[in-house]
Amino acid sequence: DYHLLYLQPMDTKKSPSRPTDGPRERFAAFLAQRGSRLTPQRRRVVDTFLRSEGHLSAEEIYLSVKASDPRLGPATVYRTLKLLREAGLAHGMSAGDGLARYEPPSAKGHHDHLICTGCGKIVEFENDQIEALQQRVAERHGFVVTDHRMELYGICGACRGRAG
Amino acid sequence: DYHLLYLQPMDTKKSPSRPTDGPRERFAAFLAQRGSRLTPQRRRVVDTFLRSEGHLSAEEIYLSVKASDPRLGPATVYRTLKLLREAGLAHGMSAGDGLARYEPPSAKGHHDHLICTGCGKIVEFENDQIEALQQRVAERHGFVVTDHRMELYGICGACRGRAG
DNA sequence: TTATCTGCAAATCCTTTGCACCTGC
DNA sequence: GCAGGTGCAAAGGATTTGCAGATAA
Repeated sequence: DYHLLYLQPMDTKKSPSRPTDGPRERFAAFLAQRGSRLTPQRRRVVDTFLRSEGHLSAEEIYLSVKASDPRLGPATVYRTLKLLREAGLAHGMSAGDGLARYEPPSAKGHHDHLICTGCGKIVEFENDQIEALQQRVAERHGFVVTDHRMELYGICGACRGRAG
Repeated sequence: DYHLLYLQPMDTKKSPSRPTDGPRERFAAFLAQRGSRLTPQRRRVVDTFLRSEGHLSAEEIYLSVKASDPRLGPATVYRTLKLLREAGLAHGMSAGDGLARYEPPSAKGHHDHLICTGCGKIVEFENDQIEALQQRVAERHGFVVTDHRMELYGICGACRGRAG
């Protein structure tokens, strides 16, 4: 999801968003480049989002942000989330409820999810073998994969102990 | 997703939904068993759904059904889709738009999706190695997987030729 | 300065629900 | 017959949009 980033020339002068920059800098650069502004509201949404554990729905982000600034409305949150998606900084996921949920780019890199349908617990995992196989499958069908999503639904050990 | 089916005893007498039955019979049995009715409207929704190529959204199913019976409203379609899900006959998937989409149980068995973000084309694939790895990952985290969803987003060969 | 953003409220979209009238079993 | 279903219309919940006033660059 950050391919574009790594494709850009690595000159040291005037490189507004080198791979070593953090997500906040990347977002600032993204906004600047398209002539958009970094407002206090956007800063607040982005900070809340980046500080989160991930898996937050738009509404949860809104509620969290609203706590520190009651005047900030849902429209601004949704608009900022859209920008974050366009900037490649917010990654969509689904937890089985109907809500769109977002994850910040994690230091751990890409990962997928195990979701317990009993208690809602979400466990992150990564598996290079699966990723490699996905690439191979896509190639076989002539696709270049830019993104993917994988969610495994099941019952966690605790829930099985409790009920089954 | 048909686990329950295969777990039921295989006695020949009074087996209302043997694995050899088709989805229509399975749905009829499901309804009977819970004291629900098989109405003409439900039959129409189920037939439309089963005849589809899959990947239809609730609204698309509604529009399709409405064409043959203009009095049939969205409420009935949504209610029937819910029943189909409960019966294990409709499988949810996402194509990246915000819409819930459903697939009928395919003769080909379980599969996942490659989705072209250029033209919207959806290619189905199955890969036993990936499935096996998913099971292993889940076990490692103490989960028993009941379902999963995997979607690979990318650009298909045709779209690359056309634009990039 | 001025194009862009914000907050508000209204609008939209998809989905669910309440209810009076039907109908499969 | 009657529990359960249908259609309609209204309600719901999440997200988007129009617009007048505010503001980052």
